[in-house]
Amino acid sequence: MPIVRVALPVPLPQAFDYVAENASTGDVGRCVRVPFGRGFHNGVILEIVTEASVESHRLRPVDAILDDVQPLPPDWLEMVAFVARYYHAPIGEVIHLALPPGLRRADGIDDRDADPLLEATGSGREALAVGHRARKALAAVSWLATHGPARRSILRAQFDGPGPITDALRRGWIGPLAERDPARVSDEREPTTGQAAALRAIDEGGQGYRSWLLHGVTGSGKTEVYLQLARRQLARGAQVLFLVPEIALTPQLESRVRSRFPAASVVALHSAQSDGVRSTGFIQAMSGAADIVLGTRLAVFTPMPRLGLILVDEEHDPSYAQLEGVRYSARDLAVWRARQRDVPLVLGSATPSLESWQHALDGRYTRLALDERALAASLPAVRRIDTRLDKLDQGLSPQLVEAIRKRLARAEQTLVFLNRRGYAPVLSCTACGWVSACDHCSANRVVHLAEGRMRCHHCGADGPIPRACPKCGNQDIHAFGRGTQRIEERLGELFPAARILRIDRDAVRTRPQWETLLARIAAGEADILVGTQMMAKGHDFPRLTLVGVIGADASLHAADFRAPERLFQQLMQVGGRAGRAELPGEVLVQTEFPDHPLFACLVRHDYPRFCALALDERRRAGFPPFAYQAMLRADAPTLPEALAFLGRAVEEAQALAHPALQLYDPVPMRLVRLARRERAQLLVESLQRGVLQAFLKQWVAALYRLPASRELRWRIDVDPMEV
DNA sequence: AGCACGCCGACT
DNA sequence: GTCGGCGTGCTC
Repeated sequence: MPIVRVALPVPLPQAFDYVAENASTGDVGRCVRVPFGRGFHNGVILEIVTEASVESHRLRPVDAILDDVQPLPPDWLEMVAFVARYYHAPIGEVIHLALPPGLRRADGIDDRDADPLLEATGSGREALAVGHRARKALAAVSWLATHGPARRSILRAQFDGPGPITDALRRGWIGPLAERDPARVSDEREPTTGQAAALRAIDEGGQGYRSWLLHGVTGSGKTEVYLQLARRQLARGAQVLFLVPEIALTPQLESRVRSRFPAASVVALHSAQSDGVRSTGFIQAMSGAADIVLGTRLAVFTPMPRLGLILVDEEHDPSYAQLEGVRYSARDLAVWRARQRDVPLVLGSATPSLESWQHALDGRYTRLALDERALAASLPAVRRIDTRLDKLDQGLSPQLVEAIRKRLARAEQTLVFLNRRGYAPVLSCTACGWVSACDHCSANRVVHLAEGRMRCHHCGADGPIPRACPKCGNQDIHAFGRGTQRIEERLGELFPAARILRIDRDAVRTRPQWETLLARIAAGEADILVGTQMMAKGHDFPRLTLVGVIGADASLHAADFRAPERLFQQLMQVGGRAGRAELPGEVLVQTEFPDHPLFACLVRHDYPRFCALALDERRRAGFPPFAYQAMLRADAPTLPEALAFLGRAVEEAQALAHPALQLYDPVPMRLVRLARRERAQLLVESLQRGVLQAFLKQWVAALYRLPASRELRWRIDVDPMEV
């Protein structure tokens, strides 16, 4: 009787064996329904084994092998196994993460194209020639005959609903595209010399594995390079995986890809989609029907049999790292996958991560600079405002206020950039010293004057703003510090005639809201924008000529060693919003540390220099990318419980000690208390990845055996992004 | 994670 | 006498 090894969505490190009467090796990768404990679970068959991992009398039979969907391919299972191994996560949890929910349920998802490409048929063309009386169906045929194939959804939108399209389909005037030419492009631009050079280099690199770091400032046309590379792959019948950060998957990029390749099947995968759509996209990619998969970090798990190229846009973006559940970096996995499938990979960014930069220096990646002379002229002038000399008045320096005034006079836009939402970060009593601490977290609740609420930005707890001090009854309570709302208010006082728009997660909750707001800004319906890092990401505002940066100093001396890198990236991105060739831009940074080397590099737009300095610091401090790290994090109702667990973990670790392994003391996390739980962490580090990985494997096995209270939860974070 | 089993307090 | 608290142990 064959035995199948099944991964189940349970937080246990092992897979489970079942007997399956008529299972064969062809069922590897198939979803199965199996009895588990008292109920049932759906899982994935990882392999057929001859010997079970438990005594054979304990094996139970599988309930059903779900064969309405083709099995997941071996390379996909290999990737999932790698993720479980490298990130030390239970295989079942990884599968749970990688499979769309609809597929996990496997309840009758079919792989028909929900939105087929239609073209005018022969009889449709005849009907046109005959000259029937005008009707909408015929208009659609005529449109298709002139413009070439289009998707049903597009046609429906264009010709007043499904009626005319159904009519034309019934008459046989239009039909599904007989022969697909996914590489057919519309409006492909002539590449600039820089783009052409990059394309040539990548072409010459061949079809095998190779990692390219495409380094080009905002507006240098990285997207055009991606699209032309994609076209080459489509032409040879290959699929393209195109990863984008969370926020960047705006309809702009999606529609640009779709309109560039009107005959290609483009599947977009992102978190806002329904289960059904996600599953359909996943299956289309797996069956090979999809030509391009465009998606956020989760899309790295899409099975693609004809994969020919992987693109990672804005590769430095923190949203490629998943911070909850199974911790993984989609960027790093993309590299692994390109190597596994032996296909080229392009990592693009104006401000590459220091990890990638170092890889380029090492020669593991090949850096391609997309520096356009024409663009260099339009880079904004960056100036520092020394706030020790130019004293701040309610957060704004006179110089910045004056610069805004000039922009208003010239009918140009200003962006005031500040990474702090709300009105003020804390409310405090001047008499007794009470502060608006969150009951559930070791953080202060933030004043949101616009909504009249106090809100914790970590756990989301909120309540009304007290009128008097809750502790001593004193009426004299004050909001300290400044957030976007307060800056917005102050700017309103300074410039009563200006139209001010605040853009942060409070003002923009949904994608439609975001789109409307972008449209309003583009239409010039705002004079001053006050925004958080949301504003830093890829949108062009033609009238924006001034960016004022407030509160940057906080990141300069932050405890997190990656803070300066992120600050530089953000400032460079946000600065890229300012100015055009014909309308020069200016960036004003308010700081108490104008002599900081970070700002010196920023003023010269010298990212390579910043990288050199930052990497040198990292090397001397023994930080990544010159060391490999893993973090064991534990949380429990009280800190002593969490620390006690880590204490036991240290004992286990000492038994496995290795000279090349550095074990740090357990420490409370910076934000100790979060949502009524208290947290601590323990860092392990090595200069050799192999040593760290070998240690983690044994350590994690020991940790699973440790007796621990129900209330205690722990997790390993390999290559942690937050230290 | 679920969901059992398993022993000690306040209730029909 | 039982209903039910959540402590610990297992799931192929």
